[in-house]
Amino acid sequence: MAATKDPRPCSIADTLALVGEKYSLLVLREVCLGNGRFDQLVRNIGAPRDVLAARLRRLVDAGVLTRRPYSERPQRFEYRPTRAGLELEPVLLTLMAWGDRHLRADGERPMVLEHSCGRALVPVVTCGCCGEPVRHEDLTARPQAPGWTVAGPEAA
Amino acid sequence: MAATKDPRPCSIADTLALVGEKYSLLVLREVCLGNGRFDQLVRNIGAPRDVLAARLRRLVDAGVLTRRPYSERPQRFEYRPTRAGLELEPVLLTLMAWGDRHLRADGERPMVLEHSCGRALVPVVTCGCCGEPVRHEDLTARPQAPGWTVAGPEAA
DNA sequence: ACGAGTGGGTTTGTTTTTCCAACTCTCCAG
DNA sequence: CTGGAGAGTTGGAAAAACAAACCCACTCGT
Repeated sequence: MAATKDPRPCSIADTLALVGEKYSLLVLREVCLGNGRFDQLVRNIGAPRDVLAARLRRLVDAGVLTRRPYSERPQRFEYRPTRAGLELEPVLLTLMAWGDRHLRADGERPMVLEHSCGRALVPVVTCGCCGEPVRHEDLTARPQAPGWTVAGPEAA
Repeated sequence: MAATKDPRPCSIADTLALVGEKYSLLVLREVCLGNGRFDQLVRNIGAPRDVLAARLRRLVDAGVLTRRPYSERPQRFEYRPTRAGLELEPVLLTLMAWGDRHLRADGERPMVLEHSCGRALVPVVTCGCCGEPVRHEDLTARPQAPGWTVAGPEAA
């Protein structure tokens, strides 16, 4: 009886519903860099102030950011990532790596992340279990939701 | 002389400008699963047909997808990821992992990816150089663009 | 004491997008 | 020759995004 017109249940979709709106991940980039003040965010991201205010509210509500005063009198606030927010950093790293690889054949990267090992970070997604780099052809999708196959909703 | 009101130059922003619009990454999810037909995409993603058509055009133009006939007479097309498109899979994996962890305390995941090693995939982002898992505190940002520091545009 | 400046937003009015349903066009099958 | 698929396109209403101006509390220079 499940409405057959619902889209595929999926954590990618659910995550994007929270942080996939325009600017949200850029906000996360800035707060991860330590730039949590409103005017800094406006300048560094280039978002309209009202849209940014809406995003910040949403991200705070979602538990990805916190809003804390860094000065009483005058009251001034700063946004910082929560634990959950920091755990979105892998998403930022993989996005950045893709852009560096595919959008800049010239190799002129706007930012380099230096890892504690001393080299420029090249993020590699590996299997937490066997440690091997994950390749597309090594993955098999197993839908768990009733009524769904890889291809789509089960034929009636 | 660079206009001081431009946002931070950044590969995350550039990548999101290509694939960050609503539904784009879900399209990529479906084509990576092998579901490349228009009506399948509409059903599995839940996107309006016109918006989906616009996204597909953009992704094909960007070189992330290809549109190829899978039948002449009647002409029918299918979208598939290019090499570049497949290389966005790490973004999907990290998004999915975050959603599974933070949006479902109940542990009921809508989909499990089985790795060739035989276990359910838990993606871990590691340093391609030293192989260690990447933690936030192990990273140092080094902006390369002239006029930009981590905090923002250089004070005049 | 006064005016200017800063930080963190909100308001207002206009442009873009999104959304949804309906429609088109080509072919195939009964 | 009627009835579907499949792959979109079209038209109009509703929702977001955008830009600029505005607001408020406070501080600083004079």
